[in-house]
Amino acid sequence: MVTSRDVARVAGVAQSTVSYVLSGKRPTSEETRKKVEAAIGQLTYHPNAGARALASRRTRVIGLVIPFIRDLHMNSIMEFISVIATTARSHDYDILLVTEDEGADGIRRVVGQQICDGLILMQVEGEDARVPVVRDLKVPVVLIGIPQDPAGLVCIDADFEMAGRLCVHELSAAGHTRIAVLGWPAEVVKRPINYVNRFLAGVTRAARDCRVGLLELPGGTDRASVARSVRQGVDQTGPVPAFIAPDSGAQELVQQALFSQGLTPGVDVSVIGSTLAVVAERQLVPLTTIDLKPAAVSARAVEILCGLLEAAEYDVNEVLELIPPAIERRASVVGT
Amino acid sequence: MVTSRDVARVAGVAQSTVSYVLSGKRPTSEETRKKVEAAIGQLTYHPNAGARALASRRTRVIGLVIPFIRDLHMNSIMEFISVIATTARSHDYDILLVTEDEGADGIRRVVGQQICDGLILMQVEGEDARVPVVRDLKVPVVLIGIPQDPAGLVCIDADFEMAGRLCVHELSAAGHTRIAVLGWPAEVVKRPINYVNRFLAGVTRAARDCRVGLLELPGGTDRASVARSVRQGVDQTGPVPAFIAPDSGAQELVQQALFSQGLTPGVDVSVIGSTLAVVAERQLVPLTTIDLKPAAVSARAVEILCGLLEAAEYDVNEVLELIPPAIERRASVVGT
DNA sequence: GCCGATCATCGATACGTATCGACCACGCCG
DNA sequence: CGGCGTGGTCGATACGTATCGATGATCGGC
Repeated sequence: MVTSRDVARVAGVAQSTVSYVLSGKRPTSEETRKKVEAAIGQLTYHPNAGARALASRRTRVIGLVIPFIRDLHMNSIMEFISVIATTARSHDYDILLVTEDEGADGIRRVVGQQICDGLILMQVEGEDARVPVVRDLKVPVVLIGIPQDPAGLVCIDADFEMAGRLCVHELSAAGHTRIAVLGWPAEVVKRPINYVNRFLAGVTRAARDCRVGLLELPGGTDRASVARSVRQGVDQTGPVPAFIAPDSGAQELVQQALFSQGLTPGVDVSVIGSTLAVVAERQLVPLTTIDLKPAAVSARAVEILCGLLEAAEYDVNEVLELIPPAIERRASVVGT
Repeated sequence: MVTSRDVARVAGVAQSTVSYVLSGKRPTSEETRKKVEAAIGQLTYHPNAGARALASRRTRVIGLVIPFIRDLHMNSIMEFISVIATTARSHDYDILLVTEDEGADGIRRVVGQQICDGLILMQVEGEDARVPVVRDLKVPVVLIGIPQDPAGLVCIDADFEMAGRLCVHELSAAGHTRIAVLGWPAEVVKRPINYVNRFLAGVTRAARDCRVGLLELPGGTDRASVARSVRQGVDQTGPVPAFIAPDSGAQELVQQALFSQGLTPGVDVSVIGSTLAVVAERQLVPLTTIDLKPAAVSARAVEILCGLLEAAEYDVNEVLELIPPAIERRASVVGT
């Protein structure tokens, strides 16, 4: 194994000089720097992470607490993870996975053992068991998602309220005056997942502003219940029905239900959904969606955490940052 | 910060004794052990990972090299990652993510810096740029997937050859004598992804054994090309057509194409696919599938790697282990 | 031509754990 | 009863890096 002492010997300097060349925490002559860099290249030296962590009390590792696998949202989860890992690397941090099935102990463990310098929590819900644990942790933590009580926490999420407004404005602009909102399945609504309420609040507010009528319908994951809600929506929203169906798991089912009623999105019915672009484009009719910008949210979470980590003292200022979504117009909305 | 020295002081023993109680590498009296454990609990001591790694030259971390996001296989990727992380934890290892966009350097970096003790490579393809890099690494590496030349490597994968045979046997047993095989999209076939060839080899061999005719058709990711191949298959495989459609990305498209031809899987056409159970059950007709057991494959990869890590000397015996898949009968196969 | 200041470098030490050799107190066997 | 092995513990040291204080060299100002 090659150590900084070996590098120092080859370069003809002291070990501490090698360290200063690498960190730049003290001025170094051009000449010395070149000799050291040459030696590093020649020996293919890699600083030992354990020793570095021990001496500097920094690991340059971020713990990422990933949620259980519960449904088929998993493709978007993978996008989150991937972007987080890449962004972290661009700040010279690595990502350590912390699975939620270890529960609170897992979080306490990685922080206690000082395996990582900070944490990112994915998919934080309204009442999240992890929140009380991280609240009085002595390392910086960034939450993706907004818990019921975000006091003193650093949170980031998509702006679901704005997403709701965008949907209504788009349909209103297309001439619709009565809109059916196909909610989330009951098991999602029951756990207080904040974003559901925020989305609906945005929808409601925009509906009032635009003088548009709303019809809230229950969502579901199975064909039958989606079909039932769709039928109800078609009956009650006028000659050219309009749907907002934000649950990314139900996109196919909604379109199938409409087709079996003899309706074609973009022709005699309007639909706005929310899912990844690749999924939206694969639908029978390419779906107009709200892009919640998961990549931007995850990248920003990493940026914020890295900022806190570099700051000499992480004064835990409360942060609540919302990333504005954008509408992606495809072919599923029709003007009336 | 609480150190083992603090624990020792509280327990009234030497620091080394604390270490031995924790590792069990030397015998300890019942009494001492209790005192130490009490002190650990009282102080909530967590051994410092960096110091541990430095002294023991082991990090108890496994590097997981995850592939690019290229298609919508991502839900299965997430399943892999999740199972790998959980299984690793059950062996007291943590998982560090290594994204492939760092390329070969990323692998060399984590090994060089001794951030991890070993590696798992996901989604290894026939000609994989990572394989030459890991081949002469001095740490144990387990590949998920089989490269073109697996000599000297430790590989594990689903038994795609057997999967192919299972498909043919099932359809043959149902009375089909001519079977259409809907392949993978051209871009998948072009990169030599071994499992494609292995699957087709299994299909071919079983077809010969069962005296069944085969019709190989091009796959695709878009509606049009899938529809074209399906139409061709329907025309050329007899009164009750039979399809094998292993590409998990095309399951919906195949069913939709059949429906639009007026055919219902399980009634007047047979289809066998391969995808996650949750996806199979969501189809219009619940799909009979080959379960490639991704969870078993990933768990086994971790087990093997942990075995190599615990072994005093990792003599790099070549390993090639295939996990047998299973058929999951649902409703998409009809007897003739 | 001498003195303080600045720059570049060196030597020494600390970080917290694992592990080796040494040590003591037993008990067992001859 | 003496010596030998063994179970249980301690003290000391090594692991590789970061960082502090000290040292020597160089330079400008008077």
